[in-house]
Amino acid sequence: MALFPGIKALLSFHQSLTVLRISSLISSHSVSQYLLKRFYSSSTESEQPAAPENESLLQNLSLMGVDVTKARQRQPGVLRKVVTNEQGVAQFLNDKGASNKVIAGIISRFPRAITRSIEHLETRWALWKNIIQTDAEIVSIVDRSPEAFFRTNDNGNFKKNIDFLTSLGLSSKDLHRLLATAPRTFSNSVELNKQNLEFLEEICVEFGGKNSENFAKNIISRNPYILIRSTKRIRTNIDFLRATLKLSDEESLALFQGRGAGILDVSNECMKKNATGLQQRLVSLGCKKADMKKLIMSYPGILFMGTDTLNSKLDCLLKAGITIKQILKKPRVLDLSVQNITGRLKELNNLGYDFQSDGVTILNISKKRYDEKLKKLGG
DNA sequence: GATACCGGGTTCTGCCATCGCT
DNA sequence: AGCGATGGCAGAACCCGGTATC
Repeated sequence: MALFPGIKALLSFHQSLTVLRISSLISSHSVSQYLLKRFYSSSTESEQPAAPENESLLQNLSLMGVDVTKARQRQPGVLRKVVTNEQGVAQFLNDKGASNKVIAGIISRFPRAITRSIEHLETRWALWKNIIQTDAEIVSIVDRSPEAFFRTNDNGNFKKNIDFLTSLGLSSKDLHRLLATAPRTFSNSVELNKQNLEFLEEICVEFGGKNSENFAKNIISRNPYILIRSTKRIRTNIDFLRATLKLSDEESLALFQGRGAGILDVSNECMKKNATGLQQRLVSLGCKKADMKKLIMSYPGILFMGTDTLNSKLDCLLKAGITIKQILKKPRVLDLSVQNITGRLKELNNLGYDFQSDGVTILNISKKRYDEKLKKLGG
């Protein structure tokens, strides 16, 4: 145990049990059940108290830098377990390049990680490696989301998910993006993923679409979060958008599998709040309902934006003499952060840039292109 | 060569409720 | 009763550059 050399003595009890478990082919579960029963043999079945926390485990975790309070809050049962594998898990992650701090953070946030066996971890890591090539990237994902990696013990299900998603015609690049950004997708039961996919295909059929497989694939590929959202949430958003924008079937199909795919998983209240805020502001600026529809169809991401952020951006632009008509025509000027809009408006104003004659697209070109452009303008 | 259009990259967990099992 | 497994929820932008088009 090179990882935490100062705590060897504390580990002897755990290690001996680990050895017992491995060498005698007794499952950790049966070992702990046996020990618990022996420990409480004096108390009657009916008034058996909750098992006390495992003191040596607590000390062990503390020495590893684990936030025990947090761990207790998350999964109290783990701290009561007699047999755990914190050293094995730590060593495993350390071998993969995780720092002690990262490991402590992982266990603090998802204590059940220490109940996983090395065999399980090796298999799971190999499965992840099918999709993500470097250990370093996997470590960074596990660090970001310990739960996604450790929540289930079912490697078979993970494998089924890979097969399932591949069978949809998703590319290895798509799979990488799914696992890197929405790793929970692979912890979903494959049945749930199948149901979610069927739901997307049914939406397509409902709106008269012909190629429902492609429709679903497009959505997943454009919105990696889609499979970890409830169908209820997506359904509510679809109904809301159709009703609010009075979308035809054809428009619905185009929007949902196109630019609008990214906003289908926005939380329902958020979508409503943002849409309402947008509508109110547009009305106050003298816009018509058709303007709002056109705006959302060409730039659905605007519904991702909180009302305060949206209004701040509009305020900046309008104050600089840009008209709402110009913004509706080039909505992606709203892509910029408020800070970036403010900065560019100031610089351009100093140079006497005229947005009426010269247009507004200069605002949302990339920083590199903008700097080049500014140089040419004499800035 | 400059601009317009557009898609893509990044990102999103941490908590709670429920269920079935033991 | 307590546990592990699983499903569901809230919250909410910004930036870059390839390529078509003028």
